[in-house]
Amino acid sequence: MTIVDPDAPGRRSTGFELAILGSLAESPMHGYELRQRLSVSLGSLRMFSYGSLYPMLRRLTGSALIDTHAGHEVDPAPLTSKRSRVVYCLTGAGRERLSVLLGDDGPQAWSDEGFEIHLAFFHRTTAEDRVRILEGRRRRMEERREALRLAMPRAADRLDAYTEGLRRLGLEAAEREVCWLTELIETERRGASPTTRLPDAGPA
Amino acid sequence: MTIVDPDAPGRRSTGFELAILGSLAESPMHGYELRQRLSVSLGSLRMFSYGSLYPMLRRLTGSALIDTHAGHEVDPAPLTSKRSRVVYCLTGAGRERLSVLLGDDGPQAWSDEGFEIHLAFFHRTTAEDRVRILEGRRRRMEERREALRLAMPRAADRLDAYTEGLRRLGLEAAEREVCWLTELIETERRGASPTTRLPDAGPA
DNA sequence: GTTAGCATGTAAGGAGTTACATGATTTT
DNA sequence: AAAATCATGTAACTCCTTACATGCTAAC
Repeated sequence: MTIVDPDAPGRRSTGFELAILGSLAESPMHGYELRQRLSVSLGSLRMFSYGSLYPMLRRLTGSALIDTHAGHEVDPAPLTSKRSRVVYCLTGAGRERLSVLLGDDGPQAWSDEGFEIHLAFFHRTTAEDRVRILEGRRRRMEERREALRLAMPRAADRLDAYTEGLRRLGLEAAEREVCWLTELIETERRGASPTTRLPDAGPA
Repeated sequence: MTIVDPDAPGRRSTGFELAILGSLAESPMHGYELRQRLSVSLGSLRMFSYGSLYPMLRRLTGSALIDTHAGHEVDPAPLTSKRSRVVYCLTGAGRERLSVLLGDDGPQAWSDEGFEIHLAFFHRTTAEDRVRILEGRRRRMEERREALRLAMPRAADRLDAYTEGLRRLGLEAAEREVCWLTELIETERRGASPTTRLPDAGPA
């Protein structure tokens, strides 16, 4: 008597898969390097440990989404040793999977972390996909904003200046992000140019 | 051959324990109600499922930090039924544990979620504890701010206006929070009055 | 009298971490 | 040649969620 719902994906996507496939799409890499790149491109948030990474690489290899080859052409360094530098690269199936993940909006793409990962690989997406994901994220942020606006005055006490301050910070952050997203969506819709810039890129 | 380091706490605190003990300090409650309250007081972030809550209540009962009693005096509703409404309340040991957790700064209290939980029960702390925790959070936020300021210009391309925008939002949020924390700390230090208000509570 | 919501739980497992184990290469 | 860092991996454990199971109580 299996419990798992047939609809439910066996694996809750957390963007980790997207991050790996997206990185490997830029260029083949070995695990160690992959992790270092991710820790940069996924800025601060979400550090994946090796204990997470290597099993994931195995799983992806098992699904034939990535391929492990001995590292010819990629690295001129001596790698004719017994053990070292397993270089992974995307397979055709991996590329397909990546484009599905890139275009796949859904709750996971709107979450704080998932959205950041999606954004990091936006340059590989179509304008339509970008607009769809940006709109989804905006909806999510609008909900958060409304929830914070309506947040209870907390049972007749003004003792909670502490919580109130945090609420205000969160509210302002949500408002700012909604504005930013709206600008991005507008820009994306006007000039469908894939290389869009923020409007206020002043002398800064 | 156990691997666990003797120093390491058996259980990584996630603030969940603090949230439960803190809530029960306000008044005894049964599990269902507790969860509803938490979903409000921990505003939006962090929803704990029942599958998490009840085992935790058992653990806390096992540690004698909370006590399960049959619900006299608390609830005039008919509860002389076979099964229903297990009311939990803090024991003496639980109160002690709570005050330890409240004053306990450390990485867990500076994280986004942990800090929010701590803040929600700040009215139960001393001014010194508050200052200590606020300073810890500020340090954490200053680090985040600096990391975002120095974030790489991304390998000679301005393709990533997307990521750049998000970076700017994060940076601004960190700056704002540092300012807010600084004000809070100042206020806390001047008038040691437990009821501190934000300075700019204008006509909004 | 049956649906909806209150209330309490358990089993299975997903997602990730830390600590451990090992070996290769580069630096000092 | 010792120390640091690169590189790959595994085992055990934490912490939480989902889905399941059960029963009581109020509303329609």
